[in-house]
Amino acid sequence: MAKMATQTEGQTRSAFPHRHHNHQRCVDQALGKALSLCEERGARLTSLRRRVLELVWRSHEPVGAYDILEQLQRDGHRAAPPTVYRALEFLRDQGLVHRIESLNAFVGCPYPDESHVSQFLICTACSEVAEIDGTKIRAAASRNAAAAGFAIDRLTIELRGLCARCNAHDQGSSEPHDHAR
Amino acid sequence: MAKMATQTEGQTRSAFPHRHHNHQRCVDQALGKALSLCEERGARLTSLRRRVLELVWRSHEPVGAYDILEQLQRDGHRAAPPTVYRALEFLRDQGLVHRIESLNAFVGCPYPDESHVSQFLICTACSEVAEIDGTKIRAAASRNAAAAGFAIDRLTIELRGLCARCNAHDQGSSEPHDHAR
DNA sequence: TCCCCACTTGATACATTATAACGTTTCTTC
DNA sequence: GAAGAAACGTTATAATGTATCAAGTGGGGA
Ligand SMILES: [Zn+2]
Ligand SMILES: [Zn+2]
Ligand SMILES: [Zn+2]
Ligand SMILES: [Zn+2]
Repeated sequence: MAKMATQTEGQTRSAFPHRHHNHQRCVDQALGKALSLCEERGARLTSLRRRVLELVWRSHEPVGAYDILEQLQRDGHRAAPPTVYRALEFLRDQGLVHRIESLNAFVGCPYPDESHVSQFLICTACSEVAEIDGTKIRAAASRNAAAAGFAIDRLTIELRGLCARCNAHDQGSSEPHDHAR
Repeated sequence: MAKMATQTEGQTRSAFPHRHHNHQRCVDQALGKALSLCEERGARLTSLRRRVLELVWRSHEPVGAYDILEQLQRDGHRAAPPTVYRALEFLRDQGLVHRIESLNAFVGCPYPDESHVSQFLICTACSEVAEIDGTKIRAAASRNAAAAGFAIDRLTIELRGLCARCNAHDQGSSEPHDHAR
């Protein structure tokens, strides 16, 4: 199992991206990886699917299917719920997008080209989600599950709490901080 | 943090209950604990809430809010969605019921009187769910999260796969097994 | 070239899950 | 018993997700 990258070229990657990071770079990188992965696999990254992937990557906050739908419609696209859900299904199958179960929402995967175990950190203050490596958790889960004779297919690991930034603000003052939307 | 019990009086407790276990005992025990806990806390376990708890405990499969609603209505109760959701909110606040995020469904907690970290094993063949102790997972999760400066509030740990029983059946033959509904 | 076939998308309708808002009843406390 | 809080009933609506069938698209192969 490949180890998840902790850097992207020139830009240090902590779990949560910097507040003023160059997000266009995140988007470009995600689309670039998607393109080459789909090519490699013979999967058809159509313009619609590509557009949905872009919309999922508009930020590091999970996005609802109906938000995506609304954006598509603003683009002038004749879209209905199945349009979005089908595109999301494709993207999930390709490992380009994850679903956050506890939010009924979707987020882009920064590591689609690496086999990995997802662990999501969900900040309840700023709504951003970071995906980190959950290999150790999988090991612990496997031990527990094996003791019960349970054969694991898939894991859902989602943590709610405060990201470092929001946590610092909360302790420093009771003022609301502005990076929340 | 208390260690989760692995036995109930006279009845060995593996993660998944035995196929022909005395489920009435599960129900009685759950209701008994609920009663004493609520008493102790000054929380009002009204007849409606108690009835909803019973319905959640009808089996070891997670139950949807609208299934509960339907049952209440069959009982002759004038109920609407908020009736059920409010009761479930109370029961969750008291730790008597958990929500399985990946299923949008609810399951009774066997350990409401013990502080614990829930890890759910969800069998995709028979739909039963077992709750086991996730303390070790919490430790792994905490280490990961701490490295990111993330302050954990709550964990969601849900595993999909096959319980020991269903796994054995799958390997022994390709016949469908009858404990699935 | 043209047809066939698989895949993708459009379009309509519907199913499932959850909450907002407001009035009424019930319980507790004084 | 009156006042206030909590629980519940009731109606309406929001939010999320699917089933179904028709129409478009794009490559191989006759
Ligand atoms: Zn970014
Ligand atoms: Zn934050
Ligand atoms: Zn039982
Ligand atoms: Zn099973």
